[in-house]
Amino acid sequence: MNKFDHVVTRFAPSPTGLLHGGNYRTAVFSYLFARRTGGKFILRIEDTDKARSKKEYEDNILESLQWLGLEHDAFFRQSERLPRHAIALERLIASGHAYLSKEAAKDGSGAERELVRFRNPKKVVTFRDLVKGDITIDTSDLGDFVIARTMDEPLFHLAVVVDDAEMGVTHIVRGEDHIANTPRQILLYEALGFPIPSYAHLPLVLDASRQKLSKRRGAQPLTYYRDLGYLPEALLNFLALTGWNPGTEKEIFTRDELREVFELARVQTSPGIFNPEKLEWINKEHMKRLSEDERLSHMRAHLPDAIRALPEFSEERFARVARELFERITHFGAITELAGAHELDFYFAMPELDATQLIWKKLREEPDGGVGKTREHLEKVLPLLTELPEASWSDPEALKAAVWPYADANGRGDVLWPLRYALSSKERSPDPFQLAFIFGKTGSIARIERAIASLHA
RNA sequence: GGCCCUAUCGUCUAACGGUUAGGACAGCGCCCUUUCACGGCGUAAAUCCGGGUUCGAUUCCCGGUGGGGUCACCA
Repeated sequence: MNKFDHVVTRFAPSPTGLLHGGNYRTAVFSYLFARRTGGKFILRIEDTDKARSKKEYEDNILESLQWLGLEHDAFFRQSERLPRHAIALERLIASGHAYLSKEAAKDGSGAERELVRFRNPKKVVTFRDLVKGDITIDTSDLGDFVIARTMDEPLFHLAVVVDDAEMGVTHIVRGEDHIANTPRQILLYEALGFPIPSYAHLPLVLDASRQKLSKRRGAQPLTYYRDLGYLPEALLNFLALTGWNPGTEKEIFTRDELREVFELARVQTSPGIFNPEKLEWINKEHMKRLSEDERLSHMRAHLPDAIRALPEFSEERFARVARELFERITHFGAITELAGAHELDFYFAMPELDATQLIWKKLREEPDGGVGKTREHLEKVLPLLTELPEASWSDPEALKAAVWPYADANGRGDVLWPLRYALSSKERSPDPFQLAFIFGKTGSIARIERAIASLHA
C-alpha cells in the first residue's frame, strides 16, 4: 500500500494498571487496520518499568484482547529484549549520537549516576500522519533527552524505536497523546539508520466531562463490561464506532464485517466522548442477533444461585421467564441485578399478596371499593382457565383466547388487572397470559384461588 | 504558560464549494395496550465567532475563542 510490502502494526501497552475502553480502542484500530490490509498484528508488553509493571495487569490485557477477539500474530515482552536495546545504545554512543552523562540521581539519594542522553541535533521534524496530516514540531527545546538510565535500563523512546524497527513495524497506530513523542523517536530512527514507519495518531476518547478517559475518573476496565455480560462483539463494534465510521448508515457490525470495511482514512480527527447509552443500544442489537439457545445460556450464566434455591425453580420455568426478561435488559448481567433487587423472586415462589392492589384503580371508587366486582371477575375467569385442555397451557395465545372475550365484554382493565396482579403481586409485570404460561396450570390456579380467597377476608 | 492537535444537533456522526444540512443514540409526543417492557409512527435539536478567497462557503485560507493533548531518570 506504500513503501512497505506488508503492513505490520502493534499494540504496545504497559502493564501498570487495568486498561480501559479508550486504550483498547487503540488496539481495535491497530488490529483492524492490520487485518484489513492483510498484515500482521503484534502484541508487545512494555514492561521495562520494573517498579510499576505487574503480572496481573499483563494477564488482564491478554484476557481482554482475547475476549474482544483481537488475536495477535506475535507476542513480545519488552523486558526480554534488553540485550537488543543495549546493542543499540552502544551503537549510538559509538557513533556520537548519544553520550554518558554523570548526574545526581533523581531519587533523592544524592548519589551520582551515569545516564545516557541523546545528542539532539535540534532540528524541525515534519511527519505525515495518516489521520492528522502533516505535523511539524521543532525539537530544539526538547534538549538532550535521556534514553537510558544505565546500559541495561533503556527508557521508553529507545526501547520503542529499537523494538518497532527490529520487529518490522510499518505502521504505528497509537493515541494522539503520543504526538509529542514522535519527533524524538524519528530522531532516534535516523540516528540508528532505521526506516521511519508511518504514523497514525488517533484522537483520544474522552469521558462525559470531556477529559481523557482515566481510571481515576471512573473509566472502567474492559473486563468490567465482560463481567456485566456485554457481548465482546458489541464492545468491539462500539469501540470501532467511536472515532471511526464507515461512511454509510450501517452501525451494527460483526467482527468479520469490521475487518472488511475498516480504513484509517475515515478515522475522526477530533476527540470523541465515550457514550455508555450508545453502547447499551449496540449491545442490545447484538443480543437480538443471538439464537434462542444462546440467549438462554447467557442468561443462565448470570443467574444467581439464590434464585435457583427458590421453591418453584426449575430450568423449564426459567427458560420461559428468560424469554420475557430478554425484552427488558440491554446486557445479560442485568439478570443478576434484577435478582439482587428481588425482582425475579415472584417467578419462582409464591409472593405476599396485597389484596387492595388486586383491584383495578378505576374500580376502587365503587361503594365497596370494587371488591365485589373484582372477586366476581376472578371467579368467572378461573373456570375459563381450569377447563382448558393441557395443550393450551403451552401457548400464551391460547390462554389469551380463552379469557379475552370475557375481559373484552366486562372491561379489560377490570378483569385483566386483577388477573395479572393475582399472578404476579406486582404493579408492573408481563401480561397475565405470559404469566399464566410461565406458572403453568397448577401454579396459575393456585395463585388465582389465593387471590379470590383474599377478597373474602 | 510554551508547543501540538482540534471544532456540524446533548452525544456519535454524514456532507469531500451548490443539499429543505442526512442518519443513529439519548429526549419528547402519539399509537399499540390491563401495568411494565417490546414494537410502530412522529417531533424537537447543529454548521463556535470574525475576516478573507469565490458567482456561491459546513466545506478552502487567516485570526480569535472554545475543547483536548503534551511538556519525567513513566509508558
